[in-house]
Amino acid sequence: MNGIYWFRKALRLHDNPALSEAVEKCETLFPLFILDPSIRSFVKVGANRWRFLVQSLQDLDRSLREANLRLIVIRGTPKDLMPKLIDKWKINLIAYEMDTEPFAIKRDQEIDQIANKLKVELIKRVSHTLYDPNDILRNSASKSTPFTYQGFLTTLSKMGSLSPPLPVPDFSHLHPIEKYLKNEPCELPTLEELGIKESECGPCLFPGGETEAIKRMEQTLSDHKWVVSFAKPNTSPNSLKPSTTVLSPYLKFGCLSCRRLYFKLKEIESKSSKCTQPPVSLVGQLLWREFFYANAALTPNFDKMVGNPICKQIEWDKNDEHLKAWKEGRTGYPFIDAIMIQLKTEGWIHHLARHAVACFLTRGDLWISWEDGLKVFEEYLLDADWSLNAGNWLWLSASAFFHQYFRVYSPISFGKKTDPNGDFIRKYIPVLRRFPKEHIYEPWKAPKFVQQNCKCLIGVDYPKPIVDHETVRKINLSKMAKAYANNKAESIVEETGDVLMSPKKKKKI
DNA sequence: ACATCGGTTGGGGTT
DNA sequence: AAACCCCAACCGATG
Repeated sequence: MNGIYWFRKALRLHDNPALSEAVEKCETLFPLFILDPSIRSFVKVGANRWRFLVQSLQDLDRSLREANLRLIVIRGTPKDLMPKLIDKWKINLIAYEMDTEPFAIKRDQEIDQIANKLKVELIKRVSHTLYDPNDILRNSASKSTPFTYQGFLTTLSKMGSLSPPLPVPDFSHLHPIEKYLKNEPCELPTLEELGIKESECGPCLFPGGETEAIKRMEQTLSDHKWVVSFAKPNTSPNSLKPSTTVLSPYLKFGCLSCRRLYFKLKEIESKSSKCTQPPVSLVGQLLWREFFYANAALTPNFDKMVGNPICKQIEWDKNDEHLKAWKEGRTGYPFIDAIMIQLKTEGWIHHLARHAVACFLTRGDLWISWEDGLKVFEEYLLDADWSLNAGNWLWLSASAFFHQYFRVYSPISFGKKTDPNGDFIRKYIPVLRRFPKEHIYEPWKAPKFVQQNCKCLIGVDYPKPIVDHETVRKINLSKMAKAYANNKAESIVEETGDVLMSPKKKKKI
């Protein structure tokens, strides 16, 4: 049998069920990656993430070559290419990992149709997440995906245990494929080909690839005490070295199997008499990922406000200047700006740092739509994962999942708890580095002579705050209360089909 | 006696 | 000081 394993995510050989099954069934296997130019119309990918992808493909190719295979990278759209490749390589099997993102579902449906028409067997397996979202739906008591983490855990507890991760398959029986690849341009992409200049990329702190992923996992989890006492809320959003694992980019591209990580964590936990628990533990972090994936897969228009049934409808402002200032780290709030500069240059920021800047952009300060923030994260984050990105923006903007909108992060005091000296700010905004710690979070309040001594005049060398936090916070809280009231009224009209309400419901409003 | 329902209540929610 | 919503647990009414 001649098969294609189609790499999209799951850029790995370990614990890749669809790949393993294809290897077992085939005599000849073509490891394929399709570089689809139309991807740019779905998602904006910044230089750092392109680099991560290129590195991941290089690593995959290296590993495949050790097994006398190679990665075949072909340019074009899947639906145009597949029929030609099926014919050229005499393919009778296509295997790939299931993907729940809307654009991927559409893409894969087209391939499935082609395969069915040409009598090509399909192998499709869930391995980007621990659970199949549809299984979660089936096991949920409420007939919908659980909207709370605790409810989600309850559903999982009814679902039986996971099977352990698979090893790298044995490729030794496969025939060589080089002879099929004559006159076929199928080399790995370079940054130049993708239109990226090396100078656009920041320092490469997190190189892509399966090898690097496993190495990072082993290193990060080698301190078992740290693993079993991990509590997310106690980690620091503004430490100079990441206070969490930074495995997220590897999970996003599937360089690391979430199941392999899960079992590794469980193994470490089993050796300890007491360990932290979900939601704050490391296993808990993986389950947050599952939580958002399930909700994203089962909610229409999950990455939008309009047409999204779980999303509060809120009249956000359009303000391109403020949005640009936020994106470029020029809000005048050093804590916010430092985080945004770290995001742009390095491609990773701590989860709580994401909270702070997301709250600032939306309900906290700027009152700009979370959809605009989502796009910026999508561009800059190495770990930008459609479901998780949208889920977290819904959460932070208090549009879904989270509703205590009166809890607003202070762009001044939040960072002080874990970095009273402001070293994080000094690192990412060098122009502020001379300010004493008393002024570094609010440099505009420093007397003129202090600013002069620090060689940084606020309003000249570093911007004044674009909004006054205390003022806009109060205004936004009342806007939020109004928006919530409107949404409640809307939902009652929907339920009853009438504007007349029962007295009891009326009283509640 | 039992199951099912509609509605209320209170505890809790990754800072 | 409380604000928000979700949901499990509880309650009484009903068949």
